[in-house]
Amino acid sequence: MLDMKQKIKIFKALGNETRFLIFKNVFTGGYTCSLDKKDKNVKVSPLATCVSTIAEHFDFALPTISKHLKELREADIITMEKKGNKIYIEPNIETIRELGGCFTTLVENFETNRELFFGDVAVS
Amino acid sequence: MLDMKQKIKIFKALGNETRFLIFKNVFTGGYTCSLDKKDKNVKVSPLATCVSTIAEHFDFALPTISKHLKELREADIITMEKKGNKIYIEPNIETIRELGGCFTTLVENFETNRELFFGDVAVS
DNA sequence: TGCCTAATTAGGCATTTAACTAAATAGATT
DNA sequence: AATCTATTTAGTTAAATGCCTAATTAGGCA
Repeated sequence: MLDMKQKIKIFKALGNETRFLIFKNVFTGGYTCSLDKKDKNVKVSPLATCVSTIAEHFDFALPTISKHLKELREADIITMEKKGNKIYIEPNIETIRELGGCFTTLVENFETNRELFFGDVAVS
Repeated sequence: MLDMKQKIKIFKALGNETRFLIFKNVFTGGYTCSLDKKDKNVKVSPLATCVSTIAEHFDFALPTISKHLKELREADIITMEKKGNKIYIEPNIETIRELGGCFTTLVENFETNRELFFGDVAVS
């Protein structure tokens, strides 16, 4: 279960446009590392991207992207795995699923409490 | 539907411990305005709280809490309705429900895409 | 060994944020 | 009208954030 500190970290991480877009890129950016595509000898991983590939999509310097990725990783919503001198990045589905579940539970509990209090369904 | 700017606003709003706790308080704090409890002539609303009631639970000055509430309202995750000289505050369930749905959809789409790509279920 | 490549760390700078106190606004009450 | 209550606005300050460039680390490869 995600504790409060962890949730706040996730919200903070996603509450910045650049990081939100990086996260989106990791999630939906095709899951390929352009460095691997350039190198015919390397089998392309369809699941992972890497730091400089992500940076290609943004107008910020590489260290800036690197720092943002670190924050997303510390929030545990992406994973970064080093293979050779590259770092392969994937979304952390489990954390996202949990977070979605938290919101769903929150809404359900609210409605249940409301029902218990009023003895009928929620009114607008 | 929540657009990107709106989602980022929500994450930013909840990505601060004080605002997160205020939000929690609005959601689960008993839904009562202590000012109404003190005044025998006023019927207690079991659903709403107000700015100074929330401020009672924190060690920050009232204007600080007021400013945080404004940010939560601008993120559309709480509502603030003026009645007399008080402002009644409630969680905005609809926005929270939508946000939860976004995460759920994100996870589902990811898994569907993965399945389409690999022709079978997700692997770890 | 020496040079690429990929990524992080360090240090600096401008902007934003989060807090405060004091003052202003708006609605109630006397 | 004068005052009290609830809240916001204004202005200040310290700390955090987000960006940059330059330097460093770490892993291949000639």
